[in-house]
Amino acid sequence: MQKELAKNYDPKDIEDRLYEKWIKKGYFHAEPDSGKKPFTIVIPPPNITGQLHMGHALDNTMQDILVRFKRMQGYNALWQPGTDHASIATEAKIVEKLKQEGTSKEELGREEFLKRAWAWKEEYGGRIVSQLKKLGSSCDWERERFTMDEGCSKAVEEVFCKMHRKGLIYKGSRIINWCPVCETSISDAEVEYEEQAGHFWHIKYPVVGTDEFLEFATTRPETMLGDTAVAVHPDDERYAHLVGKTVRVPFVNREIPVVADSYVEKDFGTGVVKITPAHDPNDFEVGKRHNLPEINIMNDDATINENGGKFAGMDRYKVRKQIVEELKEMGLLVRVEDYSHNVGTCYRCHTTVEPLIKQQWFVRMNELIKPAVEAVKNKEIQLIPERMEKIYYNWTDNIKDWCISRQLWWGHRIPAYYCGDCGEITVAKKAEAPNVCPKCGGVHLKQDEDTLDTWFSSALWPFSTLGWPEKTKDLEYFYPTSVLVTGYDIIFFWVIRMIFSGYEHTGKKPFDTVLFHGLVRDSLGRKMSKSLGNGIDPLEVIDKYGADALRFTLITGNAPGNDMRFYWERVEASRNFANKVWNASRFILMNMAGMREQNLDPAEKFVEKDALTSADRWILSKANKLVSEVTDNLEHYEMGIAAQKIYDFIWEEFCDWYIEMVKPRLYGDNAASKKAAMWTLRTVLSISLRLLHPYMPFVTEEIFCTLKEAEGMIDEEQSIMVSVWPKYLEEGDFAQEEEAVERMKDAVKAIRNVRTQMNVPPSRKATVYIVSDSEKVRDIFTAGQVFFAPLAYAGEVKVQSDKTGIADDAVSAVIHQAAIYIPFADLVDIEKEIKRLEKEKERLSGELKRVNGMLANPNFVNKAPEAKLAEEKEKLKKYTDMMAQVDQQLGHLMK
RNA sequence: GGAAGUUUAGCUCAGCUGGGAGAGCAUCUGCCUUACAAGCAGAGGGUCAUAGGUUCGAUCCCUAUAACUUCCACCA
Repeated sequence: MQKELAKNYDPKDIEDRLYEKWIKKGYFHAEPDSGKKPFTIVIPPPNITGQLHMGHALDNTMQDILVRFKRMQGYNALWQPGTDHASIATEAKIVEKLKQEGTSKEELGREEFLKRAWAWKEEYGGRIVSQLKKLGSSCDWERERFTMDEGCSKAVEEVFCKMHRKGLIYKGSRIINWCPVCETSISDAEVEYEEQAGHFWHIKYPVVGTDEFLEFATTRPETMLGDTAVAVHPDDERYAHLVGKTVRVPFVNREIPVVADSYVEKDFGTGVVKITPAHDPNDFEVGKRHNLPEINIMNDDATINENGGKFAGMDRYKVRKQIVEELKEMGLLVRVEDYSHNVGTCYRCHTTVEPLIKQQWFVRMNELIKPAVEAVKNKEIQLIPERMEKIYYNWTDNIKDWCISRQLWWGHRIPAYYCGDCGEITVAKKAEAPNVCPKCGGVHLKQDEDTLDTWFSSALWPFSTLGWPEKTKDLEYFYPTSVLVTGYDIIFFWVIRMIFSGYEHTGKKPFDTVLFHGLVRDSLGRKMSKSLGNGIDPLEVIDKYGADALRFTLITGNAPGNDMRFYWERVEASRNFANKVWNASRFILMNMAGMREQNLDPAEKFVEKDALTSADRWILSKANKLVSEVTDNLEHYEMGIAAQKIYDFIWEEFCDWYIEMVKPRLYGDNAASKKAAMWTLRTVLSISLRLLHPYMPFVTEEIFCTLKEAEGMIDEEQSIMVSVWPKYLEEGDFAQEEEAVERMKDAVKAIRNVRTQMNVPPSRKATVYIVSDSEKVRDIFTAGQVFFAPLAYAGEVKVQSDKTGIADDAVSAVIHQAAIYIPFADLVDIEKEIKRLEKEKERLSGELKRVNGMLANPNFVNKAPEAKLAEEKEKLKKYTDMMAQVDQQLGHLMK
């Protein structure tokens, strides 16, 4: 029995079933195969703590489109999936959970904590994966990886040890960003600046041995507890006599020197800066230059430590308040000013970070970054859109060493061992971890407590997932990868670090192209966020409208790299499109009944070409062009443009025009003509489905398989996923037929327009006269009568070379090289008709004015390309001709 | 302070290398025409932010200005 399709497309019946089938058939799986060209994408690994959000949906839809397209093109396409351990985010979640349970990570101990973390990973790591599957992502799940699995861990160890050996990783005491809530250091990239309303406290310190004071301003008065100098500019005459003297810091009662340093700007504030080397990056530098002591006044939780004297143990903000109070009483507070300034916060918890001096591990960047800059400069790696290059260089030009150690437990533990006897640090892989100190032979060795920045392992992702550091076949075949698809928001965290890591460790670039997309915002243009509660769950969209509709929505109407807004209306429009495709297919299937024995396939081998009508050739030619354009667009990553073209072709050309043109033949009894029409319908549908498949994998697969079945070509292996991408055929271009049908379409539109304006109901058929002195034009209309008549609501179509037999007051319309007359004068409102014709005349004279203007301009005639000139001359002829027709008609009516 | 992006129909946005302004939604009119009312047919609606410049010709290229958005830096 032939399968019937339901009247409306319902994704719910279909999506899970098809996805399961694809998995079962192994269509997503790729193995190295020297007979095929590889195409590789590595997924930006989502966090195991994460839930699928719109950003993921967009990112993964783009990747899936590219992978499916390339797979159909015959590439050996690998989409390498996996997840990220997301050290800081995951650890925070577990800590929070422990707190709810009334315990803490300290109470649990490292080992037990890690057990809990792995359990968490098992529980939630799978969640995001199953959500990606809902979207239709054709990842090779057999290769799923995790940034902390054995292979990735090996890669991390290898890289750390190698870079340490080369001096590219070092341990040092430097000023770093400290998050007092996460209680870990974070890198510069992980600090987000937020505008905050604060104050400028103007304070003065007494100069020792004089009755003078030095006044300065600060936004963080509590840091005065760690002040070890006051600085002025060397050329500042106001303070020259004080340089070398000392001032006294209240509370801690410390005498600190007045130093001269050109870092101070004379014209800003009072020209005096308090120097706190342990709590400010700039002051740190000044401190180094003047050999100032570094006094750390803060504990890890941002309470003041014993160096803060009586403030020890108090929170930083309480201290701030109290210090201000007491300074006021002491008469040392000059004034308070409102001041709005940017404050660095932790990108995870948004707590204000404290700059602190700590022993940390760093990656030395200045040499490492060079090949990464070169690669983009000489286009070895292409960034799309190109403007991202500037953002890229902005970072690389101001690169600072990368702080990679984190005071966390969840992550790659730093492979460094400390000798308890002599303090020697040994860096070694786990398997080669020393039992005795190589320097002093001591046996009291202890591994570094810290773990590595999450991004340290993600930086290796394009090659660690393919087996590096082993020299695997996968690595040899699939690496470098082809495209990286990601949001511009992680260019610094991830993209740059992958590029320099690729060059440093594999000697090759990690990918050829980076395709950036923007953010998906809400309908008011705001970022979707948990705190605003304005996020839209992609799964809810899929549940309501289907994955295909969501995918199509995310990909259309948006230029590369630009942000987009999410509208339910757009999802609905996409769903309607899926339904349109569904119904067109249903129509074709219904008419195929009883034609099973006829060999309609394969598409390219239709032998009875003579049976094809101009309409058939017109749509075939259009489809052929579409294939060429869409392929070209996709190869240039112009997915939105390609999608729009497919949409327009299917809806307008195929459904609204071709299917309507073909109906009379399907219902008629000319078997050959019917077969040609069926063949064309079937062929164009097949091409359309395949072009659309990367965007809408589910609905296209369902139809494709039903179609095959209807044709009696039931095959277990049948799937649109593994069908071939349509190819442009030179012999498939039918320029003449295209022109002919476009001319008839113009005529139909003109007639419909006239009829609507005169309120003629469709049920009233009229005789339509086509008058043209061109034999070619007459032939076109004669040949096309079968479909022309019903589309134009014509009872009869008469094609002739003059106006014989046409009433003078017949209503007319004009197209290129022909006039159309409809003699239903008795229905016509003459006044209206004159108005309509006058409007038409106005339009034509506008066109004529433009063309004449151009042709009368000697500069244009002399300088414009010949083709353009010929084009304009042709238009002049056309419009003049049409104008004459309209004038003639007006003349009749005015009588 | 530095840089980038945006500004096109009532709304949201396309418009790829300069050569007669497009889509979806919304609005108006008429249609349950045997694939689809999640549909069909028609219509209205835009000095393409502003001012200059280059060009035979500019929504597109150049310069300046304005508004909005974002990224980077961070003067205590």
